[in-house]
Amino acid sequence: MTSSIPAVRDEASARLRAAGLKVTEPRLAVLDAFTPGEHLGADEVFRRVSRSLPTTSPQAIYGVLGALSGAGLLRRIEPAGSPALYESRIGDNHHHLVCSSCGKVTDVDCVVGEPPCLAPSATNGFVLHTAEVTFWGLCPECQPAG
Amino acid sequence: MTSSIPAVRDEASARLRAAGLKVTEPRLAVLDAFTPGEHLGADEVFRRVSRSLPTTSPQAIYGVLGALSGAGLLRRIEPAGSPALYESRIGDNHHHLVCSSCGKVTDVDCVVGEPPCLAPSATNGFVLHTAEVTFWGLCPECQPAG
DNA sequence: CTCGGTGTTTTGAGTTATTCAAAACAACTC
DNA sequence: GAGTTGTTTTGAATAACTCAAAACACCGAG
Repeated sequence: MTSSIPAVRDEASARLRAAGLKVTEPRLAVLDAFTPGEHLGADEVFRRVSRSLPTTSPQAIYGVLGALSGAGLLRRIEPAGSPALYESRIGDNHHHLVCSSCGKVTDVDCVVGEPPCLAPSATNGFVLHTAEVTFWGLCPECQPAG
Repeated sequence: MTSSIPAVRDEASARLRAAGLKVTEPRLAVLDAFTPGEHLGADEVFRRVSRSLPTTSPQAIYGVLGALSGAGLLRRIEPAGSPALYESRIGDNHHHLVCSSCGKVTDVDCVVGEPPCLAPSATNGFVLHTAEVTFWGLCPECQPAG
């Protein structure tokens, strides 16, 4: 019952409506499944949503996640070798740190200095809209193991 | 027969040996399939290798690509929404520009200024080894269409 | 408050990219 | 030239999605 108090549901409903999406139980439940800083795969979202909405199907989760990330209410990332992950931190174009051993993902704010990573040395005629930065390394837990 | 002249095969053999890998026809054929600047998926590599080595199986291609990228003779990238791609440009940690419409990939040298993207604002206890930058945009061909 | 249209979700099946395992085979070593 | 070990073949299985049709529910109009 962490965040199922009416206020957050109302707020979530308003955000869905503002995005032009209908307000439905599965969508509210998916939004509710995310805690700040978490990066969840479709399977984990399904698991969590199932607790409050046992009749939900995995396909519904895929649909909801697609709709929410399409509407900008969720951000989708896809680190190499991992299934797609979703997070609730949106709006800023923050970066990610991924553990190459266990796959753990954490957020990092934009790199030092300006947002330099938005300017490649040559655009080859492309019109850019996003720069995505992923840092790879070993998380504290995986460091002893190498 | 573009690059099947003995010299390049000898060079490729030497690189395989230096990496501690046995020299085999499928491996030479895979290395030979890459032209500088190309980013090929396993299916395309299989198609090309099949021309000179018709008995090769797709699974062999997966095995070879895994061995070669593991040994650092090929670099593997995995843009979101795309199957894994491989390229022969290695050693420098260059970046990529991906067309969000057609998926076309081109190389870009490191961003303006220093290699700033190697320093996130906080490492959260991670020990970093790579920074991966992907720029998303529309390639010249896809720009009219939006 | 009820009805209807349209957007969602369910149900069920199919696809793509990839991995696993065992047996046949081929490089390199001695 | 024979053996050992790493590769490739053959065959099957898996994970993560996507597609399509039918059942359903949200919400604006009346």
